[in-house]
Amino acid sequence: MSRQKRRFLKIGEVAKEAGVNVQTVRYYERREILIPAERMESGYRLYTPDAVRKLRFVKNAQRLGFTLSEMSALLKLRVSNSKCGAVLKKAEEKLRQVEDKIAVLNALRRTLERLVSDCRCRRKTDPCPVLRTLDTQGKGV
Amino acid sequence: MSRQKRRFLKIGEVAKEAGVNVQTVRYYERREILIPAERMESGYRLYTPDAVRKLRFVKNAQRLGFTLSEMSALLKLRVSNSKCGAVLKKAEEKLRQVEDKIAVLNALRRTLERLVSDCRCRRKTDPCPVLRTLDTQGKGV
DNA sequence: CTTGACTCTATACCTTAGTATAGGGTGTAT
DNA sequence: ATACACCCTATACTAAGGTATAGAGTCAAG
Repeated sequence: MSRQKRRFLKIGEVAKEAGVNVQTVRYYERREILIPAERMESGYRLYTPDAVRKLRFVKNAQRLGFTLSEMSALLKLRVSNSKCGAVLKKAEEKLRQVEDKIAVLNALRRTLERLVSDCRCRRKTDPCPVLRTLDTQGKGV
Repeated sequence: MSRQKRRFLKIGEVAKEAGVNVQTVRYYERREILIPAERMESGYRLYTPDAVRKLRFVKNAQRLGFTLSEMSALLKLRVSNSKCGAVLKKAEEKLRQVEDKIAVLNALRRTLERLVSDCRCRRKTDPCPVLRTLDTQGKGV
């Protein structure tokens, strides 16, 4: 490889760095989530190093239950040369969603903490409270 | 309907209350996530009101990125008459996952907050910082 | 005792988010 | 100049989480 335009990465390099596989990167291109900065004459995709960070971002967001569509919706605002106002609105909406998710997770965390400590303190003969709760409850979540 | 054993709900009632559809409830039964308390002689499923809360729990957990398999794994510990220790371990593991998710979401929230306020304060001629960031960044998330 | 809304099982289909494979072209170190 | 790892497109397949449909039985109000 020695020296092409060394600011660019080929698809395999990007994929490896981000810990995803090559087909996934191409799939994201179809989904309009990650478009290569350039192509070589041969058609090889070329990416800036930012692509790696973006891939990691996508993976993080997915683990939290965001879909690819949600991500591409946000990202596509850019090409539709929309006013900043529309973008701001989207960002605020997303912020509210994030806050909701945090609230639900905090409730879940408290439930789990309570369960764990109940479980530790109970008398040997009682039924496991974790199981009892999971089996019948879920409201606390 | 007047009066059967009125502590039970039929599948349609459970589904409606929980805001899911009837096939989904049956699907969860196949996945061993929600087993009806009884069956009528005709085969009709009968559920206690807890079923509704459990369904809502499942839907909440899904929105946060938990899978049905994770839920049924926890739930199934009960039938394998395992010791409480194993259950406790699972609960603690789940708790750590939840804490991780919260941390990531908090980072995302801070990023979004910063973006929104940058967007509000910028001079009219600057490019929208939300878009710039989304396009190139993601690390902060 | 009929009728209409509901239930049953079984099977087929759908979407999302990938992963795999076939058949062929490319780039570069040696 | 050639080998070999890499890239291309296109298409097919997978798994999870449902949703829809067909064909038949059931419940209960009128």
